[in-house]
Formats: sequence, structure tokens, C-alpha cells
Amino acid sequence: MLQELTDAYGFIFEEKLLQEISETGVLKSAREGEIIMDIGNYITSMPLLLEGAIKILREDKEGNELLLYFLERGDTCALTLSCCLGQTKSEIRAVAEKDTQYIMVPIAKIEEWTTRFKSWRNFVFESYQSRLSEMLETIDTLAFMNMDQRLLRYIQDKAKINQSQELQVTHQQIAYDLNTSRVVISRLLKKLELEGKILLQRNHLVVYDL
Amino acid sequence: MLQELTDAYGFIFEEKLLQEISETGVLKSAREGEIIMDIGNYITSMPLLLEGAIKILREDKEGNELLLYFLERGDTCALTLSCCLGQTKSEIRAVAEKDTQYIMVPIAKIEEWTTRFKSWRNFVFESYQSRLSEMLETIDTLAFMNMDQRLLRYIQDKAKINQSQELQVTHQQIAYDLNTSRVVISRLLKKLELEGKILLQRNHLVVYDL
DNA sequence: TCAAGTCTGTAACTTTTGTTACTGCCAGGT
DNA sequence: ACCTGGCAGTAACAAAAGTTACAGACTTGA
Repeated sequence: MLQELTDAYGFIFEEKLLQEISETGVLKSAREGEIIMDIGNYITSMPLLLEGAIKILREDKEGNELLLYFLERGDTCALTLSCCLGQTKSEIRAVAEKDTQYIMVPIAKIEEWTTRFKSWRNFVFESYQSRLSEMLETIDTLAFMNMDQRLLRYIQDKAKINQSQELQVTHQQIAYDLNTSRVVISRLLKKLELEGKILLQRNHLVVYDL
Repeated sequence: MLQELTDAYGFIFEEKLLQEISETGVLKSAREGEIIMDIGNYITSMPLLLEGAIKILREDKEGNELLLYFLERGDTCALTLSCCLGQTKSEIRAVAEKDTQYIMVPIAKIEEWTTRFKSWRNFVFESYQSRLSEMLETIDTLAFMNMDQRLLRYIQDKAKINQSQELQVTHQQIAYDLNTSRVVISRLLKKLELEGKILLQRNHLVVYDL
């Protein structure tokens, strides 16, 4: 575990901290599509992403979903962190976007390391910062952009996260992530295809140029 | 200054910290409507709210605005804090909702106190936490609610912040805060009035029951 | 008291988004 | 080869939100 940990976090954490993380953390893995953490769960540890990607979703009482943002290697979820320190239930759902490896660090250590390691303190602050700014971006897209622009952004983000111009996804799945209906997504995707920006296939979508 | 500071923060900060804040912080005040911090400003200190209320706005390139949330006595702005620690420009605009008093604390102290005072560390974490959860709520309203529900929430929030059932506000101002048009707001407000929930007057709005 | 500016109400229309319904297509299992 | 279920395309319509235009009311100040 120490090796993978060093690969992903070696350039920000000192030796001693990496050591302690690998001693107290629990290595976990999740298959693509697996729910790593769900709304209402009590949270007693925070994740450090080693490999793969996780998508963070919000849900309302009627069961409508909305994709908030993706996490990648080297990220942690500030919302989870926040829940952790506040000892409250999870406000979000985390689903593995690809097969994923991560370390769960128990809550007790988080506070302790905050006082002992400057690099950890910085990491925590930077996590809050990047998550806040991702939330701001999410708000921007919701408040200022139409569905066609939101869809474009979604496709770009997803291609980036999966490091591929070919996305394995159904229209219905996109509709869930953007909290709209399948018909709307089909309509807009078809428009994008006519504009020569993408190619549509069953369960599959190729990004040409955006 | 120490007196006002103790009134607002005495129950969370220890004596020594209150002392240091009052020594290094700068007491400021802003009139209702005054811009306290604007998008693109460099931030070198963070605010601690003593009295009044501040509204935090987001703006896109076309100049469209959106109200993110309000700050009250005892609050600080985690977005500012985040900018501060990251040494970046402000992503948001802060406008005095009422006449407001606050203390600006220089960036250098923020990190220092984080290591020296547990109460400060908790305060910073709790600020991040409450701001994250307010951002989540903002996202919820944008993603899951129609304009009529958003308007209702806005009126409720504003009544709460101003501790009054009578709001001094024009339809146009509401439209700016919710990033929609004046006509839409007039339409929906009229509907609320017909439902007996509010009373409309020029520059003025009375909340009966929501 | 009159003029100018601001605010609200409303109508008529457009655009965007959401809904319902139906079609054909494809893949996997029997 | 056939059946079944999931997926995508499309039409037709409904609802929500945005736009344009205009009228009347109030407010302020000359």
C-alpha cells in the first residue's frame, strides 16, 4: 500500500505522514458503478483516491439526481471531510466512475495530523478550496447556462476523466446526471451530431471536437 | 472593538485569541448596498462579521448575477478564506445587505492561529462546512426547484436576515438576485399575492404567511 | 404643478425545457 | 431464428421561463 500511496501522494506528503497513513488507513477498491458512499450514511473516515475516478451526486426528496463533480487520483472529498469533522450524515452519494482504489482514513487521525503535519493541513485546505471552486462552477452551469451548453461541458468533463474521446454512456444516464429527461438529451445530442461535433452510436458516443 | 468582538465571538474564542484579533484586526463598516469586496479583487485578509448582514453574489462574463447566500453576525466567508489561503483573486462579490460592521484579519494571522488555537481551527472548519452546505442548498434550489419555489425561498431568507416581515425591495432587485427577468418576478409575485401569501406595494413587500 | 424618471401590471409572443407516446433497432438468451 | 428488454429517434404537445412592448401609477425635484 505504501507504494501506491507514494505514487499518488509522495510529492505532497512527507515520509513520516505517508508511513502513518499506510499504517492506519484501510485500502479499499470499488468496481465501476459501485456506490462507495450514500446519502444518509454516517461517515467515520475520509477517502484518499489512489487510482480511478469517483463521481459525486446530489439527490432531492423526489429522487432526482444531479452530478456535482468528479474526483481523481490525489483528490479527497471535502464534503465527506466536512461531514466527518461535523459528525453528520452524508449529504451526497459517491459512485465509482471507473474501477477505483482508495484509502479510508479514520476520523480520529484527521484532526491529529492537522496539528502535526503542515503538508496535511495544506492538503485539507486545498481540498476545501478546490471543492468550493468546483461547486461554484456547478452553480455557474446551473444558473447561467442552457442545457445544450451544460451537455457540452458534461461530455468534455467525462472525456477528460476517462482519458478517452469515446464515452461508454447511455442517453438516460446523461439525463440522470444533468437532472433532465432522456428525450431532451437525445434531442440535443442529435443536434451536436448534425453540427459534426460528435458521433452517436448505441451505448456509445465519440467526441470529435468541441 | 474588543467589546463588540466578545459580543459576537466570545462564546467560541478564548480570551487570548479575542485579544489578538482585536490587536491585529481592522474594524470596518459598510453602508447598506456598499460593495465590500468585488470579483477580481486580491484578497489579503478575511472578514469576521460583527453586526449586520452581507450578501454574497456570483457573476458570469455577461454580467448576469446570482445570489449565493447571506452572512450574518458570527459568520465569515469561506470563499474569501479560501481565496486568501490560495492567494488568488476573489471569485465573488460581497455587498452589505444592511449597515454592517466587521473586522478584517490579515492573512498571516489566519495560518498562525490555526496552529495555536483549537477554537480557531474549529471555527475555520465549521465555516467551510457551513458554506459548503449553503452552496449545496443553492445548488438544490437551482437544480430541483422552479422559479416560483425559488422566489418563495428568497423571500423567506430575506425576511429572516432582515428580521422583518416587511421587505424593502423592488421586483428588479429580486430578478437580479435570482438571475431572471423583472417580468417573471412580477408575474410570480402577483400569483403569491392572489394566493394571500404576501401583500405587494411599491418598493415594498409584506410577508403574511409562507 | 408639471416633467422626468422609476416602478409595477399586463398582454402577446418566443424559446427552452419537460412529457407522453410510439416507432424501430439492436443484443443476449433460449 | 425468435422473443424480450433496453436503447435511441422523433413527433406532438404542455408547461415554464424569457422577451418585448406599452400603459398607468407613484415620487421627486425643478
